[in-house]
Amino acid sequence: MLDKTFDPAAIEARWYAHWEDNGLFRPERPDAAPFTIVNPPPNVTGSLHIGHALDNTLQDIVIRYERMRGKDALWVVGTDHAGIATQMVVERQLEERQDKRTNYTRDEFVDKVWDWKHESGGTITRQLRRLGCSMDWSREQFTMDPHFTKAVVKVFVDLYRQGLVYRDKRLVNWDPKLKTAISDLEVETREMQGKFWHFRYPLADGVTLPGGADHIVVATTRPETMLADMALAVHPDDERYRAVIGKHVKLPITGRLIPVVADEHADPELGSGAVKITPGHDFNDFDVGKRAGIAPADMLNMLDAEARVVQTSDQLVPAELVGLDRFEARKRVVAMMDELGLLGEIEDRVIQTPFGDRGGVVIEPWLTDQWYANAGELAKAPLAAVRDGSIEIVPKTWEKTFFNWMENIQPWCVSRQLWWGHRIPAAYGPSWDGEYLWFDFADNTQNPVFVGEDDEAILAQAREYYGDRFAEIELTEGMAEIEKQTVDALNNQGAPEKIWLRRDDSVLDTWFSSALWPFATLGWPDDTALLEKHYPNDLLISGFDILFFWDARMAMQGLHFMKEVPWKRLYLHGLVRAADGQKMSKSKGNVVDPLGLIDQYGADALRFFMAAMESQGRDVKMDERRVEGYRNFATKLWNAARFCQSNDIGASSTIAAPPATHAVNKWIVGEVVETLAELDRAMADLRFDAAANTIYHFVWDRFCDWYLELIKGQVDDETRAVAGWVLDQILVMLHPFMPFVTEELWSALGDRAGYPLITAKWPEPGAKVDQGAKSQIGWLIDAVSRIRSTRVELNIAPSIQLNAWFTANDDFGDLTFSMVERSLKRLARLDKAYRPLSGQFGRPNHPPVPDGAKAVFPLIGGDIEIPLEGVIDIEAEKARLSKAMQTSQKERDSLARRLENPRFVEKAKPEAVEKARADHEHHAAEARRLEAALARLG
RNA sequence: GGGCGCGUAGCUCAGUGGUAGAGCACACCCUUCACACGGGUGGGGUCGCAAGUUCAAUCCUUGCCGCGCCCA
Repeated sequence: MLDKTFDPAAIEARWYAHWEDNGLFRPERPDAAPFTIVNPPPNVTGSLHIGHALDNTLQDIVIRYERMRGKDALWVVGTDHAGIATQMVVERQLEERQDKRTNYTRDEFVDKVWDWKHESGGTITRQLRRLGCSMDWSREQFTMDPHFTKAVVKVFVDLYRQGLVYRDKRLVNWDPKLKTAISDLEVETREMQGKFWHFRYPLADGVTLPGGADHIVVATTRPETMLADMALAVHPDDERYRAVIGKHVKLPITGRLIPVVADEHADPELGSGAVKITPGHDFNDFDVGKRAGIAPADMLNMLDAEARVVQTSDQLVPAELVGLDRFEARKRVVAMMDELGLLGEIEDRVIQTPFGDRGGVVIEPWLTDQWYANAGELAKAPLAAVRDGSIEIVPKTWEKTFFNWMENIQPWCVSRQLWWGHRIPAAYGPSWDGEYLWFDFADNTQNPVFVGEDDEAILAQAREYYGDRFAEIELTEGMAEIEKQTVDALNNQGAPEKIWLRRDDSVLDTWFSSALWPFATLGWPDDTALLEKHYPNDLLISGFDILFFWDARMAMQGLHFMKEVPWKRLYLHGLVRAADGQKMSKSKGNVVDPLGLIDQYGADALRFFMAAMESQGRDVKMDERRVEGYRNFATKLWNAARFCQSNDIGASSTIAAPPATHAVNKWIVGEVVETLAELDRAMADLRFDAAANTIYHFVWDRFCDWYLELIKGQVDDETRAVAGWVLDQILVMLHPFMPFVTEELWSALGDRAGYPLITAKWPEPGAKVDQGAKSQIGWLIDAVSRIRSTRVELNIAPSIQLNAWFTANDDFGDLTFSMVERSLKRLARLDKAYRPLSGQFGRPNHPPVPDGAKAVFPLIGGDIEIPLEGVIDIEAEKARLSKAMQTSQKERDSLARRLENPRFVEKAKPEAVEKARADHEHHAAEARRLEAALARLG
């Protein structure tokens, strides 16, 4: 016997272990059609947050559904090494011990990260289990697994050879805290309160402007960058400055002589119309500088990797400024300009300021050598795939966003100056022209680079370049050997016997590797059996926040390397927000812990909440009360099962619906058929909310509130069989949403030896909706509801049993009167239920309706009449009838007006006119009967 | 500035070219033999505002107001 109360915690751990230990997440189904989902790999050392809970719940619902539908359902699971995030965590740990990364060699540090991975890497995967997620743990993946690394390296090398990955010297988004380049997607622009400083730059050589001024005013939000100014730009058509184009200004503080150049970037409407140009530290200025003929390698740099001022190559930065942090330097530069009398107006201004999304500090555009992927080229195939429907984006509204981004995509900086990650398989050596050997220390892009899958391949490339002249070529870290070799080469006026190649010390962007997730997890490039069956994946479910970061890049790499889309459908869901609609964040302290919710309400309730709230295209606002409501739902089902159990209703023995003769049984079978169809439709459309609501309402409103009530006290063999079957269908249909409680009830209700619910068959009722039974039970429900409603409105105490007379009614059909009588009496609290008329089903021994005051209410085809004598308040009944009558009259009149409008009758669809006529008839008849009843009461 | 989305009952949200629904909350009643994490009944909305299209608009079009997100 089931316990009186449902305790989620007690059953969750037990069932999860049972499923996992018995390999039920991926049963052997070699001949079944595949269905494949890969999970968005969470950060290996992370922990489960509410967004993961939503994302993984949706995936689990789909995978359990497809598994029950007999597919070879594979849910690939794994974690991401998350380069920056993980390295940050380990560095922070070192800091707590007054230690730091650079106290160790690269290999030592990476070992420490692995230690941390082994220590905390299981946290999130354990938490996914608590949520009930049925992934294939037997093939758990990690983006730094050897086979995965192999795939990443192959992709990099292949793209390099195809010219789709290349090195470039240009400005990147540099994070001075993490000391690495990041991609433009990892930059968050925020509005900051800042200032707009106006400076006077003196014209050199006694030149003046037409008005006589001996200087040009420029304004800047980043005054410190003037230390690396290389030009001053004015618009070519700007009359104020036309005369001085080609002349020079003498930059204050450094004394650098810089030209006035004409460039359309300068907006005559903005400020003075003249702008300072710092090509080494501003994206716009970089372009202006290039247009003015400054090569990237010649652009002045005034900051080091931590954004402290360094001496520029022309040695003009005053010594007192060197070494200052960029923000201190800003203050100093402004003060110096003030002292020089060259500081003008200072405006307050809101400044769009770039921040690193990980490090949280202001990003510096910085001139470095980095690796870039030609995203524009790689984006072509995904664009075509979405356009021609090979990839379906759900909801469709995201297509535009996808197109917009993909069509305007910029080169993707894929190198990161980190130690934790996939190291870029490249090495640099000195140039060799057959006679001289030299290494360009200033511009590494000038040195030959060798790229290969492994050291051997890299060395082979090098050997091809250097020829037979050198006895040995060897790879090294750092610059020491390179420097020594260069000095030796100079001293020897030729070349040494041995060539040193310096390994690239960057790693690849984490997303570069996770982009391979849909196929590298399946064994690419080696193992092809799984790959052939499960690629393309059927579906990807991800938050829209990683559409560009991850989804789009999977599409690029998948199409490029597999020549097929990574998944047929891409489902994007929103964010889970706090109850007040704010984004959850640790700093705001409004984070809801999904595990806390599981502890409190059970995993099933949390899952159901997630599904029910997931309507396409909207964020999910956290509402704990709703989670509680779904916990109550689980309890309701539990108690319904207890009721069944106590009536010897148990596991069904057939997939198909048992034969039924009673209307109530025929009816509930039909309800199952309809519910199933609705549920399947919702799942096909990925309408998780509709699917959840469908099963919810069937269980509560149909099965519990009506079916179980109707069969109470009348449970015969047929009913037992039907009820047991219906309950089983409920457990199956609900299982994807609430796996724990359903599995528990499934096993509690009968001996299911070797046939757990998780791998049970999806319903196949093999039955149709019985329209007769449907209208009979519909009539019954209507009758009971009306009597109940009347009782309350007439203030009849629940303890009072009434007598009621039912007039003849075609819709009774073959609904047996004994069923009606018993059910009606029980549910409407009637002492006697009579059918006084001598119609086909009338019973001669039933008395006629007594004379005198009675409550009357119309039902389809006939009335229910309840004598009032002694039981009710006549005035209350008059009020009730009057109200009902007015409602009917209002409906009747409204429909009449519509029907009197000739244009409606002429132009509206015939069905609409027909329906209006029928509704009008119905309401008119009802109004007539209510009017008559009211008249009888006096 | 460009793009997308939202504004429906007190709250959280569905929905449809033919005058609106759910859950929770609220009110009243009920120790009815599965369930008070329950049962029954009910109140509550000019579907953001305005104009247009239509026989008919909460649903389509346009504008406006308010809110959110993304991109520049």
